[in-house]
Amino acid sequence: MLEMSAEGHESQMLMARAAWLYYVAGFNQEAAAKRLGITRARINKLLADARESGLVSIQINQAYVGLLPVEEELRSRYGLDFCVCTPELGQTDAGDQGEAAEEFLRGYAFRAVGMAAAAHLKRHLQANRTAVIGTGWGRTLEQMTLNSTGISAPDARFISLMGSLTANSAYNPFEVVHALARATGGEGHFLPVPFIADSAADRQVLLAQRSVQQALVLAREATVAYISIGELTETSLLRRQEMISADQLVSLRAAGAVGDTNGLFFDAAGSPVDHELNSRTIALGFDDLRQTNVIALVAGVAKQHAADAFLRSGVARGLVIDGDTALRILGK
Amino acid sequence: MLEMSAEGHESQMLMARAAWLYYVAGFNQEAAAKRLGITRARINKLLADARESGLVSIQINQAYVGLLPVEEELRSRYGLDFCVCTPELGQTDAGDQGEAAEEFLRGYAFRAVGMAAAAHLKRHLQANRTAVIGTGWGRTLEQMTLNSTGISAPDARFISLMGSLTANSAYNPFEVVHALARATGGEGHFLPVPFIADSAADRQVLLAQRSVQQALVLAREATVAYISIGELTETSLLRRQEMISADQLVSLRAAGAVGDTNGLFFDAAGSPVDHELNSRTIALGFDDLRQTNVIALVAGVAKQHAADAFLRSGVARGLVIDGDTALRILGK
DNA sequence: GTCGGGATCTTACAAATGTCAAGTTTGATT
DNA sequence: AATCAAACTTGACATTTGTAAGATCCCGAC
Repeated sequence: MLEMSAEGHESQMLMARAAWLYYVAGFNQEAAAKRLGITRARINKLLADARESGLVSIQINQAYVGLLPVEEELRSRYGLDFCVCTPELGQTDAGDQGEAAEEFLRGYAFRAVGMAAAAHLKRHLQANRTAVIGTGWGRTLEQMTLNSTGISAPDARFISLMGSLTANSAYNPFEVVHALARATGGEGHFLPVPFIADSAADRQVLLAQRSVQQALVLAREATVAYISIGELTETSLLRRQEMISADQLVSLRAAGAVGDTNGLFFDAAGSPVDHELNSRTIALGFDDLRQTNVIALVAGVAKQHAADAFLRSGVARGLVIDGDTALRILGK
Repeated sequence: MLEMSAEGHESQMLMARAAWLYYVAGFNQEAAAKRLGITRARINKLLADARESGLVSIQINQAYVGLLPVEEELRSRYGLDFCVCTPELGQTDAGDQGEAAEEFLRGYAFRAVGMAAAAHLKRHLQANRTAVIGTGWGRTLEQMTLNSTGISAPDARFISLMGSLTANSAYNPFEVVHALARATGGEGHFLPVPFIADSAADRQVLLAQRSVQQALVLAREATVAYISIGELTETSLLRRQEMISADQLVSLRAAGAVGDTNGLFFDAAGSPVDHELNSRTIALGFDDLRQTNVIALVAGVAKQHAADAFLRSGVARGLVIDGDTALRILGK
């Protein structure tokens, strides 16, 4: 049930050996296959899996590939300490307007922002051996974990700022913290409760648990917190995961909500909306976040309005965003 | 004259952008070419250059791919603190006995050992922020520098343990130290004198220089030293670089020499031979090295006997070696 | 101005890689 | 022992990548 990562050292080892032969020794896939006594097709898949799972990571050592002027404009507009902006792609090709291009851009954005966030995390950990890292959830955070391999930080602690999903996806807060802790050698801590309680009363009960209180104390001590912004549409991750129903989405929008972060819904001015869901979410609230060094991660043009709204709240001190969304926010 | 690295930010930037589009954004070379307005052939070359120059580095995050039993045997045989052994390739393919296979293995060995050494360096720097790293020269060290990108160590110092070549190759001690310093953000220091002085008397004059003395003081403080072993044949790097003449090679062998490290020639027992060249070499001597945490780097089966001899000297405390050479040393 | 020389482009082709459908093995389940 | 599903192999194919040869272009040296 714990998926891929736990499924066995066997294939881990094979992936590593294949990757070694291919990337280090310079074998081609056919030679590597012969060497390991398996088929080329399998080598091919192993290599793909190895990259996907972050076992082999490719890093570009370059001071700058981002969009300096755009970063500066966003920084000053929202009063941020810093802003990192990945390169923009614009339309990928003349022909394809639709689905495919959208989907492609989306995937690119997660990876790009995740990678940039991982670089930021790396710097933070190097400057601060005993850092306490707060994290959110989502595909951007997942990508961040995949690009955090090779960072060593045995004295760091990672703490989820929110409860867990029920489904065990790779972008579950639990998995995010776990992956980061494993990658860096640090400690992982969780909020051992659901993301959204069944009622406000239940929330109180859950919050009162001693283990939850302990986790929240640690969460408030975070030296940096990486949280991602969610949009509020039928195609958003919250909906796909069925964390909220279609009806709830409608009522949230009616209450003025335009997006969420860690399950807290906010309006166009970045203020939490008055909606019963907000009284059931278990996560560090805006007031706590304001005391924290919050880095907002924004990936994908669908989040344009939600990101703009959240940034207006003044909660974020830093921003990592993909170029395309950044340009749209600035109306360019 | 200063080659590639200095030739311009122009192509650096282009390489980085191409690498970004290809590796991060997931464009294929054709799409990336269109995006940057250049031909696919150029993208292809840019990407190859980017990998070659270490601008993009590929890392495999795996605890172990080496040869545990072989490492243990080498470790105990030579009384080492540790031994790392890269995977062996054996004969690459049934058909090709000759040149091509040899050459291939050779290139593989440099890369593999360089990469493993870089990993060791990384660990050392993480455990020891103010480390002083002594280095030798050669193709293995060059590969080590290429795989050291992305390590941050602003308080570390790198010091060459020997004088410079006259030609400015990428494996010149000067270049090795420079590359490491640049990659990690640390300080680079050199012995600003030739590798081999024209006479023993000249050597004394050069050694007496204040700047040389200062450098040697630092070199003796090294917390770890990475030096590579050279074989003593017509095809060795020393000969190819014309650091020694064919006649000198013959007389060295006559004096019992089987290899060198940093230009110091030793016999089958690992003791420095009595030869005039050894009185002209400017490098940290065996006595100083014995006070230092010396890691020997051995890449390539040609170095089998030289490596065995050097290890007998007891100067080395650690060993990084490619699997094929390791197996031959053990007679397997 | 003009004469190299090097880098880039164009074009074409060879090699390597990614992918798929269909058959086979393997091992767990019943 | 029979059955099933997952993982793997086989063989074939489409796409992508690597590379070479000649044509051009650009730039500095003379």
